[in-house]
Amino acid sequence: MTSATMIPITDVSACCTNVTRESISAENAELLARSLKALADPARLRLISMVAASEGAEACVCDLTEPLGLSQPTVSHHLKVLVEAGYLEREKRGTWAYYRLTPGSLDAVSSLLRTV
Amino acid sequence: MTSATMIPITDVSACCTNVTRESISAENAELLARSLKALADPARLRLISMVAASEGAEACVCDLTEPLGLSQPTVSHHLKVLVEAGYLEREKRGTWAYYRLTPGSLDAVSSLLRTV
DNA sequence: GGCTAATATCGACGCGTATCGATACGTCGA
DNA sequence: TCGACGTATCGATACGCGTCGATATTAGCC
Repeated sequence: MTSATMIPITDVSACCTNVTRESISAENAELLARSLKALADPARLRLISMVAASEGAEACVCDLTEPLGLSQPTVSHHLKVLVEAGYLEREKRGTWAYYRLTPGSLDAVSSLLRTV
Repeated sequence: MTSATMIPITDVSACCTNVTRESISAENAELLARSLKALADPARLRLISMVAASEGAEACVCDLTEPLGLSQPTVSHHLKVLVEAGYLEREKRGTWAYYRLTPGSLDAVSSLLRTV
């Protein structure tokens, strides 16, 4: 999955109402599916959850690798997917890379699925 | 994906609060990821959308195959995945199989992602 | 009973991707 | 400048899954 084909969730929600209001187009279905695919992985859900629950609402890779039980390259890969999908923001401070939840990103995809 | 490993979204939401409230367990992450995987496909998102937008909020396979542009076996496969995940309900009337949105299923997964 | 039509299942193929070890890159301290 | 450490990238592997054609199954009809 290249960065060119990955559209942040905020771009998806900018163009369309929720799924059940009217039949969505093939293009919007493709965009929303991409955003959901980025979420639909247990390791990535735990990463989002761990980052959000961290002190200061941010965490570096070194904090996440051991409790997740996956190798450092794998954790870096998942974090990159989440950043490209727009769920996380990355900030490099010195040697460490800190990840933070992008405000509103989860709410954006959530509102696209809500029927009420 | 067997039916034994597929847990309806309502079972997932029964046990846990939303993702950002606290660090979720590996088991719950697995369950939620499974539910999201069922949604994270453009064909299945369009099927849900088309069923919801149909007259009487239900549709049979014959109504869905042509506008979706996929073969009948493929459409049947996607509908089965959505039924096993708890998003759709199936009712057989004569030769036809009618699909309907499971009330509350999309709202359940939506509320698990909401942060506010 | 036998034909037709709607749907489901099966088997196979190809692509995407989760994972890892090895390695490259960047930054800090001595 | 050099070594150590945190992180990202690369290459390889294995598995999951979306798709289709062929076929089985079921229901209605003559």
